[in-house]
Amino acid sequence: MNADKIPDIIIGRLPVYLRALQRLSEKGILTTSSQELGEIIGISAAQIRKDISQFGEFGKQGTGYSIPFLIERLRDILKVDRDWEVVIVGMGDIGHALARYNGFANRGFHINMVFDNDPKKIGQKVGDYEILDTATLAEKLKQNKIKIAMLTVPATSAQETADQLVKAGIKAILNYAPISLNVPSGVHVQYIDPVTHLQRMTYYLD
Amino acid sequence: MNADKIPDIIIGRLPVYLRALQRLSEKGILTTSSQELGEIIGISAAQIRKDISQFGEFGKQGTGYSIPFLIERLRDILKVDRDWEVVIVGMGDIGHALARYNGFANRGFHINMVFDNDPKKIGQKVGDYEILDTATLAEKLKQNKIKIAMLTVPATSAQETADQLVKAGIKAILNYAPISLNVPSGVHVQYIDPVTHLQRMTYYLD
DNA sequence: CTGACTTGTGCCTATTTGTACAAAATTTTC
DNA sequence: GAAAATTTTGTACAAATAGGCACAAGTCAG
Repeated sequence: MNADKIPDIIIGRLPVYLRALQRLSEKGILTTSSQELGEIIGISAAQIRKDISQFGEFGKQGTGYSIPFLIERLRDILKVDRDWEVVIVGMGDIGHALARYNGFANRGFHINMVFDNDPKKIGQKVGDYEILDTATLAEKLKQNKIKIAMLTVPATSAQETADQLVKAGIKAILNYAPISLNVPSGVHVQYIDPVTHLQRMTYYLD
Repeated sequence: MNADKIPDIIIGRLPVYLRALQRLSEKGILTTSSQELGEIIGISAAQIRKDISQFGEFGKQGTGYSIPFLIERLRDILKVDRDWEVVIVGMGDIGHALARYNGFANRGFHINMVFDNDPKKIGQKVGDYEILDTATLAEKLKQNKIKIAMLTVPATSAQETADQLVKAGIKAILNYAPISLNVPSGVHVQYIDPVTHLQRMTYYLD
């Protein structure tokens, strides 16, 4: 157990562990070992043990880890033992796909509102959501104390929209626009750009 | 310059450099420095210089880097100085969004075919693409010598589909299914799971 | 010719990963 | 049912990897 600050690289692996454990759990499996988990997700057993042991002694020698217990602990550590309200800004194809994706609910997230600045889209329905005017972001976000946004606007307006989000109190942005965002410290950004991911693999192809 | 094997963590940053450089280039800017680039993307100037210098001496003291030249070198290094043919497997919402996304063309990728195994979808059109039967994957991929696939099927069939892709000669998979894939060495996988990315940020929220 | 910039890199520090083993729990053997 | 063999964790220690600092050397504007 370690009370120091946990490195971000370890935090980044925990959701992967959690995802694999939940899949095992759905199959009705109750126990696993660092070895087995490592083979599933392609990480060394020692690393998994070391990562988990940063937060406490959750395993049992000879037996391994109780899956329900470890899931509970990871959900607690990652703070996804609750539901986070999320907004989507930008109702293009990706925004639509995210609004209709049903994989958020049981993993700690709930889409609360969706926004766009196109007058032709505002007021239309996407699934259960009515598209709201981006101009009303600040007002609506502060009312609802929402901290997380998914940003699916075009690259050209991404920085500007990110600035609005920050001003409206957002502390975590999942950015789908293919551009690096400039945000104040204390605001977290994760990037999803399929091209960047693809380009990272072509280096290894011939 | 360094002839040794370049660490993957450096390769992973190059597409981010390239993306930022291309944005500067679009604004008509011809020259930049490690300092300026670092401020744009939030990485230390020293690290950018060191990363780039792994591949040669592309900068000039006092002046910095020529943006067009550095773009050309990075595109060459990452092998995106050509067009890669890509297939999409799984024509749900995300597959649709990717098929209609126009950000691939000018960054080195071209969607060649799209697949689904739902008889109701096979034969339908998505943009310019006719949805092909996943059962014909192996045949079609080998014919076209395609190496890259985007996997947008449900988690329950992702591993099975990945196995088919590998058997059909695919060497790089961009996996949108929320599950860790098991693939033979020599096959590269990148993961895009919005929930995993979100969970990585909630740890830091309160 | 001077001063302001900027690269590429040697060196040092910090971080991350791997190895290996004592200790504990479980399973097998007889 | 006791002893031996097996499994597995958590961690100390070592090795490897990554990142930051600082500066010589080159460039350029005035």
